[in-house]
Amino acid sequence: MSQHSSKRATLSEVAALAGVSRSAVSRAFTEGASVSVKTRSKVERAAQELGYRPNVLARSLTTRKTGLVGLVANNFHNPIFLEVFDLFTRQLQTVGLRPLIVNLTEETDPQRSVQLLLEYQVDAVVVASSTLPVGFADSFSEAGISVVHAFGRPTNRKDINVIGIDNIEAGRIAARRLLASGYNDVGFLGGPEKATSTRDRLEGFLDVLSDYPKIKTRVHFAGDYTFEAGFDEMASMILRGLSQAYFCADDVISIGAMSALRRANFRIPQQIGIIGFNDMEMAGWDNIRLTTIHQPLDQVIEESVICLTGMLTLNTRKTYQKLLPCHIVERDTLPALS
Amino acid sequence: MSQHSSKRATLSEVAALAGVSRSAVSRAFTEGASVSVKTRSKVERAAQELGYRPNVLARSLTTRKTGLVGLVANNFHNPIFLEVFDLFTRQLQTVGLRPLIVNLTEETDPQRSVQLLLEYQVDAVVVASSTLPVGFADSFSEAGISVVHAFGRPTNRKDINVIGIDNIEAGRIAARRLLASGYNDVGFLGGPEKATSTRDRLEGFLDVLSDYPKIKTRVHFAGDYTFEAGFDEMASMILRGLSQAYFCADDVISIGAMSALRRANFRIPQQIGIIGFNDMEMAGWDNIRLTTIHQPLDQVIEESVICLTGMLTLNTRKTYQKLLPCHIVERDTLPALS
DNA sequence: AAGAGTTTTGCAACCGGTTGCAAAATAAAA
DNA sequence: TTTTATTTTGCAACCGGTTGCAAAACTCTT
Repeated sequence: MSQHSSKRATLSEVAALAGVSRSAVSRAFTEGASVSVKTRSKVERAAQELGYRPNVLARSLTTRKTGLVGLVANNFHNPIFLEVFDLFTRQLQTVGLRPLIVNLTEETDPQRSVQLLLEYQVDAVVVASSTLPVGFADSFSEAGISVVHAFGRPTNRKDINVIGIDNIEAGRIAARRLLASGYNDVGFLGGPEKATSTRDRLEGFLDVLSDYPKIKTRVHFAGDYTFEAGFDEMASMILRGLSQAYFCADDVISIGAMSALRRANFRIPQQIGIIGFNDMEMAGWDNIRLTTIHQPLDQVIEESVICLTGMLTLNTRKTYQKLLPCHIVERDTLPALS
Repeated sequence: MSQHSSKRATLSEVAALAGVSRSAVSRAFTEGASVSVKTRSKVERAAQELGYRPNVLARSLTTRKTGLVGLVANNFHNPIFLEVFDLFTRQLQTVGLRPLIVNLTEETDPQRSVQLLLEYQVDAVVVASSTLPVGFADSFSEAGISVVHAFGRPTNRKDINVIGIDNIEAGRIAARRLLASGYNDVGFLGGPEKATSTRDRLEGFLDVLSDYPKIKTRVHFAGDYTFEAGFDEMASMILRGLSQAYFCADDVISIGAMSALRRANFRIPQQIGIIGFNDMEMAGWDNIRLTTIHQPLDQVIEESVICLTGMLTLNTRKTYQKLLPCHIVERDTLPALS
């Protein structure tokens, strides 16, 4: 019968009650330590009685493993990120790690957040974002924390793990898809011009189109990965003349842009074709049905966590970078291919 | 010049380099401790030199304050929750607390998560959900952790803080709004039948309508707070006959339901009126424009954090419960009031 | 310059655990 | 049964900090 006193029971108290040494109790709670079944059961009985749970933080002092993992992100406004969060927290907790969240806002000083995670002795950090300033993830590594940059762009620093998606190839896929529909005037509608994700997708997009000089290509950027930014940018594009189809570098932007188009009485996909990026849950909703490029979120995250646990268990500093492929999900915002 | 050795510098090392005692270093890093300016600067110089940052976890051992706050939630699929997350993490970090996330899934044992947070010595727990089994938050309190239940329902346990919204009154507001539009056949489309939020909203809704026996009232439940659940339930309702307007107890359900209605060629709001709940960001998007009941997320969260810090600084166990009022946001899914 | 009052300092014990090592207990071999 | 090999145990030191307390070092008076 566990007893709920207001003070937490400690190792020593359990030891006293069980009539064994403190080390014995410690070992009883350590996987694979040398304890006889007899003492173990004595200890377990006493622990049960006192409602004892070991203090992970105290333990971390000697083991130098806290089980804490910094999860730093800045995209708390894109619905896709809820999925990212869900997956990351789940995955981490199944391998016994606890995510310590850092919400990077404009006010928070990036350097301060590095220090913060240092102070909390996190075992590692995962940076989940494709819109952070280049080199942001580096500062963690420089401070001596293992880091995996999920959704990041490959870098030539070899102390940083990158598990991302192949944005460049995804841009190519989008371009080829538009070509397949026979368009000869297409546009790119990106997110923030400085975001690596937008830049890479654009690069791939243009890469393919550069082989088709007869096809007119325009490039635009929405200021943000948001509905309003997509809406506003498309609204202004409508006034200045439209292409036949657009590759929008984000689903939310796509939805904003489509909203502006419908507002101006354009029919999708009959008059204007749209292909998005991300394949967030909402894209499949019956009232949206956005044709888009699917990003293998779960794979990226699973791989990131595998990478993480690898580093932690082997305690190696050996890193790797891996880009996963994306694929098109056909829905209703581009004409069906015959 | 801070030096980045692979090993983290410790208090003793700083003390040695600065030529002072360990206590001196400790005090130099403690707000309001007794240190002369001379030693403080010696210490700071040395700390700088070694890139020293105090180990919060070690400190917590004696101070009994970790700065960690458990943030437990289970609604990682409702877009509204991204906003909740954003606000909570921001608010917590501005008051110097770190959110330790627990994603309650079907697989995770609730009791295990309580233990987990105990092991990590969290200063407090905030439970952010309105769909958890009644009494879930209690187990934290029973384990001796201060708890505030954000978005919770008032309880007669007086050891639990509840900062929520007045769901019952919100239900009344919705009912009155539908009455004001002159409907005489209205419906309620809830989320999970057991979720307290759904039950309370229904209670208020029926409370008002019970005064109008001539008005026909139907009650339905979608199994989940999801698009599909809303879509499916509405689809089946369409077959069995519709009311003139519905109060959907969640925006996502509303959107799913509207999608089904449009699919069946009903015009909103001309033929069927819809009022939602939450006022999530997306509800205001130009392609949705859902008339809905706004939930003061930021207030709930701000108040929750205030409540939290109050308990932590005063170290009091005195709790309170507070329900904040909701209000209608008129958009385009109900006929405008004259 | 000595005494009283105030600040600053270091010592040592403690927070709640872990762990190397040698002694004690047990099991296996002779 | 004694000897030897193996497992289990407790001691004590340590992880990286904090803090009560008394001594040391300053002020300020007189």
